[in-house]
Amino acid sequence: MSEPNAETRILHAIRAIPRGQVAGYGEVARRAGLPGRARLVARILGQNEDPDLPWHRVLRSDGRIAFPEGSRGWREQSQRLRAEGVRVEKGRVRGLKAARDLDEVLWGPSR
DNA sequence: GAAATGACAGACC
DNA sequence: GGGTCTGCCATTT
Repeated sequence: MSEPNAETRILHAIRAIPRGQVAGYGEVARRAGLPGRARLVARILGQNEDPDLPWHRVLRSDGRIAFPEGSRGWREQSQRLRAEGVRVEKGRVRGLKAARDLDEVLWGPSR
């Protein structure tokens, strides 16, 4: 019981994202202690069934939604982000860079 | 057991 | 800003 499973840690990292904030897959994976497992994060999100999981706050490193533009998930995610005050333009999300800056302040400079 | 697939990331042009 | 290529990891066929 040294440490929880990777899936648990990833889910925890995602749930730790503050409202109105966004994070990239690699970012989440790194925070979960699994650098390079961005793909694992994506798989977890695709298999997750937790309605309380802020999956819509997870974006690609480019700051773009991981879904194809016009897709159901794409629309839902963009709408949810907008509802949280996140600026979304054609699948492009503004604030990821700024969020990164705040990241070190909010989550802790220990990195 | 190898090849293909996927809600990815970083480097390069 | 945008397109291409490679690397990585886990699951599925």
